[in-house]
Amino acid sequence: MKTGRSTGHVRMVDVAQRAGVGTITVSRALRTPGQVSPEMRERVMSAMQATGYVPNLAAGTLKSQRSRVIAAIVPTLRNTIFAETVDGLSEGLREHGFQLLIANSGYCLEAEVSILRNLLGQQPVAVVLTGTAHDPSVRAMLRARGLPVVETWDLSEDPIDRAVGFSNFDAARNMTLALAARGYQRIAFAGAPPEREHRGAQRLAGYRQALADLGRRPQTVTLEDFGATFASGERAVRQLMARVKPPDVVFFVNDVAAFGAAQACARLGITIPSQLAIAGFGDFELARASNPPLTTVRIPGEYIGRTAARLIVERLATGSKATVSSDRSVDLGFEIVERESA
Amino acid sequence: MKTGRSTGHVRMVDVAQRAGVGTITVSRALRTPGQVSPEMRERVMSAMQATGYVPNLAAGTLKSQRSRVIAAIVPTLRNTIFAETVDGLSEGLREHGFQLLIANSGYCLEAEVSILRNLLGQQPVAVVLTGTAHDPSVRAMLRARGLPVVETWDLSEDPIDRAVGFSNFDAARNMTLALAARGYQRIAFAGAPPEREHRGAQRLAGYRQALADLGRRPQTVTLEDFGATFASGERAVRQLMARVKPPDVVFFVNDVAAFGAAQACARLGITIPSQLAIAGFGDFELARASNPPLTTVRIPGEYIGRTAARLIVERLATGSKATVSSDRSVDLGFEIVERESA
DNA sequence: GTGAAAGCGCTAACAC
DNA sequence: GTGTTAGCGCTTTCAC
Repeated sequence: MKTGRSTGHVRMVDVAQRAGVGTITVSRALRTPGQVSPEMRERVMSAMQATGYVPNLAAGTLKSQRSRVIAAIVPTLRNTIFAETVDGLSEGLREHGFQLLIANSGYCLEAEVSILRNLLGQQPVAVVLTGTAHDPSVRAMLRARGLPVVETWDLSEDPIDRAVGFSNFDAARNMTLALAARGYQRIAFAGAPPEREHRGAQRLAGYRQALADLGRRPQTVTLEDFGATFASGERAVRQLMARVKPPDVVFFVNDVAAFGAAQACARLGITIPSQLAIAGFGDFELARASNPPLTTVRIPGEYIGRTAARLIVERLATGSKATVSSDRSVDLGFEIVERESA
Repeated sequence: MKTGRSTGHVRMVDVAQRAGVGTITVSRALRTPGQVSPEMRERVMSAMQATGYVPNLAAGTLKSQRSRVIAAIVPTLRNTIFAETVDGLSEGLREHGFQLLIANSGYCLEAEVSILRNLLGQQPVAVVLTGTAHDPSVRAMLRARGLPVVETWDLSEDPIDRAVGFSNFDAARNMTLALAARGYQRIAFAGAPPEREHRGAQRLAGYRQALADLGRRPQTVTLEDFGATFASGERAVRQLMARVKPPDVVFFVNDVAAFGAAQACARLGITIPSQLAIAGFGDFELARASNPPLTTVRIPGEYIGRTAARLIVERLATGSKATVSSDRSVDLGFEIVERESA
């Protein structure tokens, strides 16, 4: 079926010749079918079918200076934390014919810079980032381009363009206060060191603030390589329970670790919540499946992705610039979910 | 810093002028630095720095007919099943300067066709698919292009190009025989209907074969909307235990459902493995975290991704065509992991 | 509603 | 080791 001479591929000219029309008609039949008469469209379509034509988007992007690609950077694809958000984003964009270009930064802000530069080379029409903490050059590059940008999973006083998320600080503070209200005396927090992970750091700060409000002393475990893994939760539990005055509840920076901690407790013969209560963060499916089900903070992960998609699609459709400050950071909120684990 | 006239972006010419060289020198400084003298390279680099130049990959791709993009289609990003594979792939490719373009098909073979067409438009230099069951047009499109293609998570007698995975049939058959060897009499299988999911169907077939070898009657639950979710596992357990002759062990088509089943058993007061034993498939972190830990089939998820990356990088480096048939399908094997749940 | 010509920004091919 | 020229395949612009 190949008729192309130069590169061996079917080109738009080949389809046009076969249909007996100009290339522009083929182009329009694909992109703006309304501008082409039904019979023409029919001829073009069958010519495309017969030749197995696949448009070269690189050429279209080059000429029009507008791709259908949206670039997204997430810290990791390894666990489910950002999966819902990516999924919501992917769905919301696909519905409008956009293709997601995903890269993972491994929670490394320096890596994010070079990854972004690489992604920008693909001429995306918008960029989605995770979090609001970025290297200064990220902001500079994106602002210079004037692309729609959505930062997710956090709020910001001064987003690069738009932000969609919730207050990690408030969420952690509220959970801590809720635990205190439930009567827990020694409330511990487990996570990574604050410099390692920005959102985790904000949660830690929220926890500290709550304890300060209550006039209590914080009690934290920060493991250098703490991550969203079951093993992290188990190690944290072991450390805490070995202390002279172990806590009566541990607030984990994420559900995965909290779940790992709960399973470890079951194995160690520690009863939840009577001997040690556990709270998590995220309200992943794991939280409900845990025995006992985990008290946690519900985050609208998929909704964040869907909203990011909506903001982008709107911006691209209207071509509108950033709106007033109050609208630039969209707070989707959170919810304290009290279950049996705490 | 913008000096571009036509589109408002910094172009290679702008960098070249600033550095006082020709555009080709800038191009070479970026792509083949060895061909440019150190002093020239230095001047070019600082000009790029000063202007904030980001190469337009669409132009390069168009001219050279070779991008640095590799397209991958996975069924879902929602759970961790394919996360390790994607991660291994992503790592293995990034090391060689390739960018992964990921799309999800939602386990739908028809959707895969249009998604692939879309992805091919981005001019990827290779394609990674999940599974070996595809719409005929997928094979046709990819063969016509002559791109390196790797099908993952399964083996194939006749892959489109290369396949990297393991025998889902053998894995399920071996696990079933292992359960029989452990003394279980009524071995049930839980999954989706065979027409819904190809790899699951092969596992079901392997299970059936094993029971046929043993001269026993199979006992299956196939839920229409069975998926890699905790809820699917719970529903399967409820259905099975309501039967007149409930099984003494259930082999789940994946660890996520098996785990959900185990948690449901704990809630329902069903003791594992004495009242009901449970086996899974995948050996995800969940399997180890479960109480009791799950007997399962270990799949080298990340290694599949790494191997796929290696095959692609090699193919692209050497430009070699498909090798002899025996090498086209790489069997990474599996391992029956016997833990306390069965 | 349809077509012809021009050119997006880069790199391959060929000079020097 | 560096520059010049041409053109990748599409879409924009302007005619009709």
